[in-house]
Amino acid sequence: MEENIAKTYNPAEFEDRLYNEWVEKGYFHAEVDKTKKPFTIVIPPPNVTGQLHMGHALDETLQDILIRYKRMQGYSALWVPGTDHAGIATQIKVEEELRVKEGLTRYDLGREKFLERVWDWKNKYGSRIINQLKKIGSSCDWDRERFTMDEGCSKAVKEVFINLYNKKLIYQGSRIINWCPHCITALSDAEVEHAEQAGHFWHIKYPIKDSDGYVIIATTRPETLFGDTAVAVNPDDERYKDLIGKKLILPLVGREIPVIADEYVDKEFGTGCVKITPAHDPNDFEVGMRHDLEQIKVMNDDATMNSYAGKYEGMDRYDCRKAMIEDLKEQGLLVKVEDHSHNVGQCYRCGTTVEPIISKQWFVKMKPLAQPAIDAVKDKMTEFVPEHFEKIYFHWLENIRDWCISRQLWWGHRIPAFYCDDCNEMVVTKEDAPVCPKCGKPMRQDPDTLDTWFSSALWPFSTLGWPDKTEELDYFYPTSVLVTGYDIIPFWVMRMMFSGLEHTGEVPFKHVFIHGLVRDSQGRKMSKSLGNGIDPLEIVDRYGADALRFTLATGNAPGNDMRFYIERVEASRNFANKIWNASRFTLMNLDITENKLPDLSKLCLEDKWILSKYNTLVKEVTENLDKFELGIAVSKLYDFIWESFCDWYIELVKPRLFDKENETGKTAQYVLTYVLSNTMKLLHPFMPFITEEIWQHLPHEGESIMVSDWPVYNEAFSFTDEENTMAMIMASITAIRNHRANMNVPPSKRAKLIIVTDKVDEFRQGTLFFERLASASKVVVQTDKAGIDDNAVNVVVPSAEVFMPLDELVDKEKELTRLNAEKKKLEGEIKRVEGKLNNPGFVNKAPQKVVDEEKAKGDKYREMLDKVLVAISNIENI
RNA sequence: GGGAGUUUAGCUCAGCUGGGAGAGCAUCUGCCUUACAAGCAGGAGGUCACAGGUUCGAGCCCUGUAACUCCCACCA
Repeated sequence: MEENIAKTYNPAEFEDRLYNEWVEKGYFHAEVDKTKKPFTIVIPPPNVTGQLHMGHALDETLQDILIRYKRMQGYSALWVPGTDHAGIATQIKVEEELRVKEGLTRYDLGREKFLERVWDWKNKYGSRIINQLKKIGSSCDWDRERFTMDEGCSKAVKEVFINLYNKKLIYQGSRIINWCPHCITALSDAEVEHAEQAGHFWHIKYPIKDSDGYVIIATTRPETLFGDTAVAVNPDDERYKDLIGKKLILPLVGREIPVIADEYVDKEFGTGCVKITPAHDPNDFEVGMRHDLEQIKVMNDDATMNSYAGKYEGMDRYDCRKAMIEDLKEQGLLVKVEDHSHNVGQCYRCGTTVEPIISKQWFVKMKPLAQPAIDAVKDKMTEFVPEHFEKIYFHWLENIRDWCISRQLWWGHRIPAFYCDDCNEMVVTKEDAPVCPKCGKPMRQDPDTLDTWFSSALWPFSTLGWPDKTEELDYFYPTSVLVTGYDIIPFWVMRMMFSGLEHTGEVPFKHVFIHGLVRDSQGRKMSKSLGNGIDPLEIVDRYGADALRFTLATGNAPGNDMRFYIERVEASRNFANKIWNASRFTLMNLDITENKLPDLSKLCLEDKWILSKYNTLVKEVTENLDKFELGIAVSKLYDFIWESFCDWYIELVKPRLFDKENETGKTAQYVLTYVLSNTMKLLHPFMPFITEEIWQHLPHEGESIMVSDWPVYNEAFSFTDEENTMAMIMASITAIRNHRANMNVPPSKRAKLIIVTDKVDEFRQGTLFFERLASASKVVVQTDKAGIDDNAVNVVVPSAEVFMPLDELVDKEKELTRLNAEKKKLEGEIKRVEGKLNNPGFVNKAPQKVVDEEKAKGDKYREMLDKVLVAISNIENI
């Protein structure tokens, strides 16, 4: 065994090395193993061309913690990694590069050539994010890495599309969809972000035919006027009753449009007259259907005006707006312009204002699919952690509209629908080149691709082999837990749920573990445009992956956002350094070669104490992890390691370790080794690298901590008496230190201690501790005050009174002040306790245990108060 | 217009089924004590947003109020 490990913690020296060893040994690989229980996580696939950001780092860290924990517990723990082709995002990037470097558009290249470029891009950058995942220690099964557009996933996509089409759950229709004029594609409702924008309300006169009269229309999008095919009023609106059925002349166009009556119009809002543009507004579309109105689309795909806009043809929608408003003003048809802020939909990828527009697209009929997904969560087949995120989930599903799944993009899964240009026949088929069933001619495939989320929705089962009935699918599915941010529930979680239920008949995962967003130190979202992002890889370089992971796992409750700043990472790194040095100390003092505890009867007081504490830790950390309380688990580990193990246990056993003559030194070595190596196991899911490095240096069996057994609670380590004794001794040491610090007594000035107590045996076991940790020159434990100098300073602690003859050093006034403060504090406590005990309600209704505890406290405080009072009178009498 | 979350020490946040308010950072005092100054020892600092209620007992449960954040929503 090596003893000479580096003096300071330097993660760069071992993190990559250990990771490579783990990969080479195949520890990350999970197999179907019927002798074990499965535990499965599928990674939320990052965008193939993306770069690891802090949000990923948090997400992967949480998953890795769970998977490593379960692996150590003996599960066949599979973490399926992979990437998402990210249709829009990737296509935009490649188009951008093409434009900047070559001045070309995708149309210049043509579909085939362009797709080659995207694949090149994918091959070039696809491995980047995977390598970044490795840097933070992710123990994914790389043998099973997947891509949403690989052969298997593509097969699943096709299968699902055809299944749903045959069940009439996928249909093609002309509906109002969200159109992004920059990305030139349709978007689903979830892909539109709404933002408040300052806009205007333009009031425009629409003249009444064969009359001098007119009605006033208020609109926020005047350029859609060219597509108006009616003006609607509420049927109960007295003001306009006579107009219903009359014709209006559409300004600038001169076309006649009818006045119709429809309940949809709110009499109170605006002027009570609404222009109806069925091709450009979802409500107007509905109104148009009811009244059989013509649908006139006035824009091209890039949001320039088309020929219906007359002389404005070819202008951008906003230029047209400006120009036509000027013209209306000139013609005296513009009544007024009001400021009006309203919610405008924006493309979630490029931020361009989306245009609601009528378009022929493919849709998934959602109502029949949504219901089982709602029921499954209501029936607790799948549980959200924390639970309240169910509400978001339910809200989405209960108000869901049909899902527009076709995209006018080239990068993605091609829709398996084919058309015959001769006889207009359409077939949906698995075949790559079908012929027309009617006329036998070759068919033309639908040019559109599917929404990226259509393939992501299948991820939990497509990655395990579905639609084939693979062993993996049978064994690892349904997956155990999905870990993701709350922002992605509507995009992904919901869609995986209904897809899983529809296609596999089972929920895709049993738990959905939701985390929050990582924000900057001021609470702002980290974003490229703000430039406030912190690169996780830079953190890894400077502080190590363990420090990063620890920071992300600590002090954060499930579902809550967290702020990330460098001081927190430094604190984590300091913790790693602390572990490092405690281990270094242990190794320096080790001459044993086995990691096994001696007979329990050989253990000293402090050995039993630390084992008992450790035992409780095992129980609690395990319970916390089972409940997804990762932050609580890791903070308990922190406290145990830093306080119990380093600040107390190591200090307590130093005399034994340094005294080579003493047999108990050996025992201390065994206990140190045992507790440290097992604590490293408990910490391993959180900080895999440092724990492995240390475990390897300590006497151990087996090849790696990551395939070692998770510690279990051991009834034999439950030493309650020793814990109590140690608590008394430790409280006394703390009180003495406190007292000495108060009196400005330097540590070098040692003093005799006389401990007066009923628990003589207990306190005598602490003699060495008092000498070493409380600057005692000599320790006497006795039951009475015989031989104690009146001038001795005393410290009252529970179950004992400690006397220190320090008179020449002590300021009597200060001592009196301190004692009086102590007296006041104790009196307060006694008052509080007695208040409770004198309350019949409390005594009668509170559990007996609580009442007894209060009584015991009262006795303890009264006893201490008596001693303090005596001490005060002693000083006053001098 | 609905819905959710947050409000605890100077800062950032924990606080599990209601039973004497915690951590890290910052700060103050004293220490280079042979694992660690990325450290050790000790200290100060809180009306748990506010107002009611339930309870023997509330940071925690209920009602309401306020502020901040987020999500959803077709008022043209």
